[in-house]
Amino acid sequence: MEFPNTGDFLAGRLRDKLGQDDLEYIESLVVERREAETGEVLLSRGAIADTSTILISGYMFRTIQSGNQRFIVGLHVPGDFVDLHGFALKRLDHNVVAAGPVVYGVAPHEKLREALEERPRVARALWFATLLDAAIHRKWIQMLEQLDAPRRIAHIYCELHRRFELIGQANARSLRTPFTQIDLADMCGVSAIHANRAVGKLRELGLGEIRRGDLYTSDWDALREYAQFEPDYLYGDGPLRFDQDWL
Amino acid sequence: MEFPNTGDFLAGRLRDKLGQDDLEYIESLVVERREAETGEVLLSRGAIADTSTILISGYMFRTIQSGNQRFIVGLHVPGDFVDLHGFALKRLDHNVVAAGPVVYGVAPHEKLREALEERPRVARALWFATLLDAAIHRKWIQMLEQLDAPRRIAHIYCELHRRFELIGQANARSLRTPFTQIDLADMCGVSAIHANRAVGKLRELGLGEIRRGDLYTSDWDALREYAQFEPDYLYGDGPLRFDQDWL
DNA sequence: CACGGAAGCTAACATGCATCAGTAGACGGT
DNA sequence: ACCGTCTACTGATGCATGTTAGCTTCCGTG
Repeated sequence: MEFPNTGDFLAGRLRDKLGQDDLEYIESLVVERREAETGEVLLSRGAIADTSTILISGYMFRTIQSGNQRFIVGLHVPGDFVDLHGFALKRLDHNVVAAGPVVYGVAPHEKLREALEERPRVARALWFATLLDAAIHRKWIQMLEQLDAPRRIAHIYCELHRRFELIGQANARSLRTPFTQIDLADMCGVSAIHANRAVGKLRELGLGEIRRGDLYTSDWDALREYAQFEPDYLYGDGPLRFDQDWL
Repeated sequence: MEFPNTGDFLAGRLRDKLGQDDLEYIESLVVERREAETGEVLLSRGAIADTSTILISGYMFRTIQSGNQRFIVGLHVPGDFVDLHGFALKRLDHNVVAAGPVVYGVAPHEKLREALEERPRVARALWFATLLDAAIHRKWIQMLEQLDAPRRIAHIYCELHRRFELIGQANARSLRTPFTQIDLADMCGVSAIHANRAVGKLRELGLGEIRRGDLYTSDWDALREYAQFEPDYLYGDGPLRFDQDWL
């Protein structure tokens, strides 16, 4: 993957909604490309940043630390801005951590400020990205309220699969992740042992096989039905009101 | 309470951060005041709105319906904009429902559009409001992952108490709500029967007495400690970067 | 090749929570 | 005054999940 200005890694979820010039403009905000390893804390709770981060490849966790326990409250896939809120809020309320090896881009707030001023369509796209995060958060809340552990795990993989579809990176029979069962447990709010039981149950039901984070399945539809996965909350069908020319 | 342009009900969480002129400007966006009764659905999932709603008095739930089960994924108190996201997203991904009798204001999207164009400080304030919602969502995710039912209920009341403090409406020894135990159950992701037992446990521990939704306590600190409540995620100490003049 | 650490896995027991069944009180409508 | 409905509450039972303890498999590294 070349860098910068390749046009094929940035603004993942927004690609369909923005013109080529806007996409290139967003890419130009990224002044530096960096890499990080598993577990590396990219943004700390309480820190005050003067840059924002866009994920280029790999996964990131949003985590909240409480005592010596870690809670995963969100996931990010390539193309996501992971800390736009750090731009408008003085400090972050949570950490952002590399889940496996990652490549990411760094955009100075100074340039973002300029973008918001001069590119209303870009400004709207960035606002939309934060609203999409909120919609995903709400779905996680419902998922935690409604589903048992095996269904939570299935739902998380279904969501990721759909998000990869939306950026054209989905695979028909598998989904590769670097997640350990401990990671899955921390996303689902269950113990690691119970996460193991849940993974076993999915295997036993013939819905999917999870090995070292990688999910292999022959039937995504069955998995989606089991997890009661309804993808509308990801707004894959053109949620932006650009067509109405607001603002 | 007079209306409109009283200056004392709108933009609850933002009052300290905006100048008098901006506050009055925000109030002027509200062209109509309405009332609704318990359970009334103000905004439906899938609907396309051309107005946004600001809560003036009472409580509102954000709910997601799944089958014939209702899940509460968020709460709103007076001063909150409850559907700014409906402005940027084509359709809503959830319902907004009156929890008890409410009074609310209606702001046409057309006027909001104008506000975003001409008042960058107001635009930032509105963006901030949606980011604050997201931070609260994240805390709920953690709460559901970490706490048992009695602590979840305690946490919810602590959060509401703090949010009322931030708009100058907190009471030292009680918190009045119209919530039924069924409502509490739907917020916590437990059965109504278990919510009842959780309420009983708080009483038994001497931390608080919940009667018809109203919480009476003599010791908020003890309740906060029990719920592991840390209010920093509500950004009560001036999270906006207005002082840095960004944008 | 040996070793150690991390991840995956299993069993046994304890607790949280769901479910089913039922009672009691508050309230509105007739 | 009566009735039905909604909310609060209780007990009994079973499933979901936590906890503790150990074991195995994989993999990087000396």
